Amino acid sequence: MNLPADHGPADPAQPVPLLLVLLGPTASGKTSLSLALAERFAGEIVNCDSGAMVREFEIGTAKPTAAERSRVPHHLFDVVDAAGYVTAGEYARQARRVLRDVSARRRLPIVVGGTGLYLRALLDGLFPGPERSEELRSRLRERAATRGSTYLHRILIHLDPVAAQKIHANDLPKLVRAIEVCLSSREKGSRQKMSQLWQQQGRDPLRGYRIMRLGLDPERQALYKRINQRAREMFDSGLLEETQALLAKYGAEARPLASLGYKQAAQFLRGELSREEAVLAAQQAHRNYAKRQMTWFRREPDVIWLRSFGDDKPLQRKASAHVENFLAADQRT
RNA sequence: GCACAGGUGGGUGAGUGGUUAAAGCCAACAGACUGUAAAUCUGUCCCUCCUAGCGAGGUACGAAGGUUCGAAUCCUUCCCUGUGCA
Repeated sequence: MNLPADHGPADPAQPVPLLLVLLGPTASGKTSLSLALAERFAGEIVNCDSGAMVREFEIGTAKPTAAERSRVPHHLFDVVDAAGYVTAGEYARQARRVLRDVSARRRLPIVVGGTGLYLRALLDGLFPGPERSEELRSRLRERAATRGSTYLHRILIHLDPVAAQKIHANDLPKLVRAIEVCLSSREKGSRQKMSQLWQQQGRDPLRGYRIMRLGLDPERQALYKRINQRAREMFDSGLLEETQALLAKYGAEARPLASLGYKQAAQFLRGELSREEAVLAAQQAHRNYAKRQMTWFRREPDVIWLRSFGDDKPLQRKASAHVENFLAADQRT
């Protein structure tokens, strides 16, 4: 906090603003490390976690607490309600806006999160594809429900054989999106295919920032253990009550209620699982999720990996040292 | 102690004489991912070897024997587990 936050705004005369990205699987301690770094380097935290964007979902999303949020500015938490949703494109737009603001204030933006797709949308950008079309989607889903997803795959083979080869016949959401892209561009007469969009390099990357990525990668077994503890604590500290209230307010169909922890809590409330079974299932779901996150992040370029938890003090010192180098390198420019 | 029901790969659970190294599901591990992503999907999954294949060999369905050209599957004994009766 005493450092002169000399990583200025997007002014041609000024050095390029810096962006710190902190990624890692669930329960790896991102919140803790992000707070430490934000306090030390005059930073502001920009959420990159789909679940944490939803209002009223507190316990199960492991958002930073009110106390933690009062220590340093936090952005993009609690921006939609359970009835709404945030697409990757929408996230990227909002996050970029926040980034500019933070940089303009000469503070260090720290993007923190575990949603790989959102991060990619923010940093690399999405191709200029059409937005989702609700009625087309529900029509396609209906077809898939009666005739199987293979039916959609056959449609895609006609529309875009290259894409059809890359998307598995069982992967309903991706088939739907690909068909959506092909059809809606056809309506506009452009006849753009999904596979052509894939080929476009660079898409719409975030420009004007020097980016440093820090990744948390604690030892797998230790991570799983921590996930188990945390999932159980969620149940012990009110997840069931929270879920019940959300269920009453938004109904069972609200998408976030199908997410990690909430899904299992709802199953218990409906009597489908015992409480203990629900806890175990939630733990399992979190572990599986963490693994998928790591699969995604391993592909992320130029990550400085730190092999421990974010609340680990030695790790925090190491992370700080990296950030210091990063800032210093910038001043030399 | 008697009577039933069982003992299958990390788990669950099919299979009841032969194309069975043994379905399916789960876990584990690896991978993909371009607009609801905390979603969705894919691959591997007994061991060893290689020319890496719908390849070769070796182990394997509680244990030991037996029947059979051939057994996870049939018979015998034994050891465990659950339930019922004592």
